[in-house]
Amino acid sequence: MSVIRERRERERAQRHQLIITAARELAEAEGWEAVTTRRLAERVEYSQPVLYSHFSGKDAIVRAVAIDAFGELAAHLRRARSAGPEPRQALHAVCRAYLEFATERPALYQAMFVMPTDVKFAHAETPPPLRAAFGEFVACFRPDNARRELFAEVIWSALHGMAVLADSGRIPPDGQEERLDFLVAQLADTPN
Amino acid sequence: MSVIRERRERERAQRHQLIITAARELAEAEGWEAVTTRRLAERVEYSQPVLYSHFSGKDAIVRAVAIDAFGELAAHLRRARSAGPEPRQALHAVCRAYLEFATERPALYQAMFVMPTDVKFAHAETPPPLRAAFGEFVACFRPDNARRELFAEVIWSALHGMAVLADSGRIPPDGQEERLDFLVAQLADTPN
DNA sequence: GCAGGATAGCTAGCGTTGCTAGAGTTGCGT
DNA sequence: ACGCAACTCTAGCAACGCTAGCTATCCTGC
Repeated sequence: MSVIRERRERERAQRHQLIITAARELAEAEGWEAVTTRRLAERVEYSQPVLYSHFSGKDAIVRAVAIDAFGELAAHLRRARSAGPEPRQALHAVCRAYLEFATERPALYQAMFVMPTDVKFAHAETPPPLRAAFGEFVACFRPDNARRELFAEVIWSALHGMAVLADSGRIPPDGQEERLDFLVAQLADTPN
Repeated sequence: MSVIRERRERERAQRHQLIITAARELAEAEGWEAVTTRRLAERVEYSQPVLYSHFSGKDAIVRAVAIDAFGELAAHLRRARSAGPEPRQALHAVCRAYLEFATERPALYQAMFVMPTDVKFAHAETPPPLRAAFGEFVACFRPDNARRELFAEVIWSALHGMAVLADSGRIPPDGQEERLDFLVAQLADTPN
């Protein structure tokens, strides 16, 4: 009785992940507006209602994709930060890596940072990958800096603004590098 | 023949504006997801298809609301800037006014800056109100500053990031004032 | 003054969306 | 072998943006 149950739960977990990766691939290939429950169901070769036995709705699927992506972003930032040990260079590298992620994976970025979400961000039940990603910004400042979290928030906000305005064509995407240099130059030497 | 035609066109123009203000009011009261073509038609007391005789589609209505709002934002920023004549204070005031606008009129802000748009921003056919709003940021720097446009872009990006991340609950809305102070302190004294 | 034509607005409906109720089938456990 | 429980599918609902096509109205030219 227990062996069979285990196999079933294992298969179910696999299908759960299958749905997430299918949604992700579809979004990355054609954008989130192409991710409909019907197309997604067709892609995983099940009928629509099985999606709802795994997720409460489409929003929950997007959320699952986003949380996966937070882990990747954190890893990407970490790699960039550990490349240059000096704090100034580290900050620059992390910021560049962040913008890279945003432009190279626009669909994932949307799911993480612009689509409506009820994921708690600066909170007790914040998902660990999210914490880790934010922590990479914080880690660019010296631990004795009492306001490093504030700095991280502002830098992150600025990068997010640049990323999303460039993506929607509201600022010219070419100038991104120049803006990045200016931003880091101004924010790197902190008054504390 | 001509008088009647003029009256008709006048009435038509009034209805055109009526649709825009109705869409705006509905969005500000209940959010853009509540602005459906049916509800909007009901509100202006016409049937759905008349909307499409004024606008090519729902997107065009949102765009019209946004362009109206750009004028108001520009005026709001201008008022703030002319309050304190010194460049440092002016920048601070303009930035604070921008965030004010974003938090007090979230629906308008969404239409202007986050909903997909094909309005040209830094372009020849950029709508004048939009130019004016951006110009308020530029005007906070001395005219002989060759990179003032770059500065304005970065500041605007940072403010936009703060506004939108706070609105979606991704950073705590309380710390907005503190972040603003830090941002302006770091960006105000430019290296040129 | 009156027919003819353009125009304006409505009803009705199409295709698509997210989501769900209920039937039907499969397969395990006793 | 049988009954129950879990699972999956078909079919359909309400709401969405948008449009075709009929009807009525009103201006225009004779």
